[in-house]
Amino acid sequence: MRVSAKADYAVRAAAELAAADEGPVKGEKLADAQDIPLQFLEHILLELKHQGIVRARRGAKGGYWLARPADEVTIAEIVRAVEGPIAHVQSTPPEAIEYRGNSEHLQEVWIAVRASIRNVLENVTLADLVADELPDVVTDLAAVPDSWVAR
Amino acid sequence: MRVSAKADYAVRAAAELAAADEGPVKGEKLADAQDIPLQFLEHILLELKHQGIVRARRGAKGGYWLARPADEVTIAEIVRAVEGPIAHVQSTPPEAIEYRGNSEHLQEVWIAVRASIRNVLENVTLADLVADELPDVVTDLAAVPDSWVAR
DNA sequence: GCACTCCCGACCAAGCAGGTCAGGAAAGTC
DNA sequence: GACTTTCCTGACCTGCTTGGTCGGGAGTGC
Repeated sequence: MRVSAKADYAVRAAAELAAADEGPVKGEKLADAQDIPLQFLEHILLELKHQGIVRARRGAKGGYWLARPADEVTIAEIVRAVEGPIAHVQSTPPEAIEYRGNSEHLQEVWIAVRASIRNVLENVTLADLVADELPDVVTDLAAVPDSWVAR
Repeated sequence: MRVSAKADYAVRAAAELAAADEGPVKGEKLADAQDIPLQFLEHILLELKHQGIVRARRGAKGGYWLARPADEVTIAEIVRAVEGPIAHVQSTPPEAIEYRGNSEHLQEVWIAVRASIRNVLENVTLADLVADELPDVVTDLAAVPDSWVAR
């Protein structure tokens, strides 16, 4: 139940792309802006490219840009692109597991966990993120002081 | 963003303990009931014991039992006992990360993710689980058909 | 004393995390 | 055509995690 550095980096780099006005942005600029190791970031951007989230051009004046408008790219997509499916249990999707005996209803719990994560990540777009116009589901949760305490 | 086999096993074993009427339950019985490799399960139960969630006695008539009533043990506790803190980012708690530039508000998103997971896992007790009396937050989410589709 | 059951450290194979390195291949500039 | 720039890609690396297994030790009950 953790978020990898890769996923965090991927979203941060994508946010920079979403905020870029015109034309391709160099990998180095993204790395500098978000303090990410350049060569590691290049691998991440390559994955995002393979998943059709960003596009790239080489050479002078080359760089990366979003394949779609920033308000059509959700955080969930980016996380999936680099981390794979969200909230799998034992590397299989929760709806595919058979629980028996007294743990029969554990399946519904894992399903609910996945759904609640999706409720957040699928409703935040890169445009929301850079404009600081996060959806209510996020601001409501973040407004509760208890959400900020470690446990 | 995945649930480990260990966490899944731990909750399933704990559910069996919650359902056991009286006296200690042998590790072997738990392993059989939930189809968990016995020796692996023993390590998991040991961790649960160290975290004060279960108790154990050795020898004939020995076994494991819950340290507290089943309605006072949440799934969140069990997951934390074997997996550590929920929804850390880059191995640090989201409230401790400093985001700059265009990813400034990513922190609130990760905080919201953590809060929404907690909303589920901290509100389901072992008693709820074995009695099939899951709280509304779970049943509401599990009632949406879309929650069950892979993505 | 003996069977039973938990306790616990050592080990293991595979994979992932979080990178680094070295070179190749397109694109633009002169 | 040469040269620079920038992305593309595979190989490699260290250390840790996952999901276990093995073997023996130590309480407990009869």
